[in-house]
Amino acid sequence: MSKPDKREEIVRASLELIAEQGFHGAPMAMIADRAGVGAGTIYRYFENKDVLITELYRELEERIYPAIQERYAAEKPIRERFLHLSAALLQYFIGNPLDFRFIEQFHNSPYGVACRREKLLGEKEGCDTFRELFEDGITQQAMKDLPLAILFALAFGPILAVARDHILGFIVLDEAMISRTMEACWDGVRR
Amino acid sequence: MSKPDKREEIVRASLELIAEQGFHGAPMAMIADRAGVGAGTIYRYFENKDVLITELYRELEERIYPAIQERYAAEKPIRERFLHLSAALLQYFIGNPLDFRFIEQFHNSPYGVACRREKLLGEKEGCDTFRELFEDGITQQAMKDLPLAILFALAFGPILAVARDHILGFIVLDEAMISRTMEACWDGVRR
DNA sequence: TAACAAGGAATGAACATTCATTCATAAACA
DNA sequence: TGTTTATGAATGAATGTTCATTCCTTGTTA
Repeated sequence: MSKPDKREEIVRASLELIAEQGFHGAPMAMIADRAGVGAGTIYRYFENKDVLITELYRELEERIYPAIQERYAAEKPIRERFLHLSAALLQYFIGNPLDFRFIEQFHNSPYGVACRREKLLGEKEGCDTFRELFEDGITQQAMKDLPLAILFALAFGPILAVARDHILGFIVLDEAMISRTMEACWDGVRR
Repeated sequence: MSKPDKREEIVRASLELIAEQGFHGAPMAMIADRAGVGAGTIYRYFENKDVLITELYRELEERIYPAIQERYAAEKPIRERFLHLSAALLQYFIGNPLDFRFIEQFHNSPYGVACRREKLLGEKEGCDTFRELFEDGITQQAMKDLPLAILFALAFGPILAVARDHILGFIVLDEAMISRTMEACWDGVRR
């Protein structure tokens, strides 16, 4: 196994274990086992468990941003842009349940809160496509004139909730249902 | 301190610590300390930590159900009932941030997933007021004809998201903003 | 004083992290 | 080219820490 291969294996194993079992069902020894490396090897690539987890989150973000922006046209009407982005995000989560489960865990942990705080304080770059969309939406009077954080909540709240229910097997979302659900979200944010 | 007093203190201390620090920032010894009892005493009242946590969740549910049903009139129009219930829930969370933080932690843990599964499979009683409201809403064609789980997501997703943001200090929700936010949720579920 | 409740030190399991050692590969040399 | 030496990545047993739980001692109550 080549050098970058090992790092990749460690990241993959961490994602799997944490997504499936939570942070506490993923001891370093188990991660090492599943990655097919020695326990100490992880520490050649990551200073400690916190760094490993934070890094994993960073990598997931970088996979998601391009995925949802594919075929996105910033010059289309607000409604169309909203439906495109939000459906793409939901599709991504459904197609990558491990990513989703990990991100959820992360957001609900002290890591995630700190991370969110940094983003809101503007100390950190995020995915600005949604922010731009909402700002445009308000300016063009296509969306309700509510604080950005509330528009985010109206849009992402339901997306995360249905993604979770689908992945846990509580509901089945086909293409049509996703579309109807995102239309309903649009009704929530639109003026 | 009388017998039931001690139990209460243990529950209160657990709620505080878990809400503030998460499950892993709340070791039994620390709970005992904050409750002003010996570590062993906890085990006189709760078989183990899992039982303590599950019991705490049960007690919170029992506090919340009556709180949101106060002054609720099942004979009013769907829209009014929806706005009443959802605003009451959000108000409760904002007024009881520890309860909210604990419940969030709980839902995002293996406990919570198991609990949710039981409820959906109907093996467990929950708060049926929302369910009835949504069923009425669909029947009366006041709400979109979507699966119940999706209506739940459209309503609760944003509520939980804004409650979290408020409690973490990312936004400030006054009475008027709560009302506007719940109106937006209603736009999401209404036909 | 008998029976029960409370306390908290002791226990052992689980865990993250370290570090002395191994081993494959690459550089140096003859 | 064949042999020796150096390098540093990889390993996993050992370490120290944290924690839930137990259990013996002490206090309280009836």
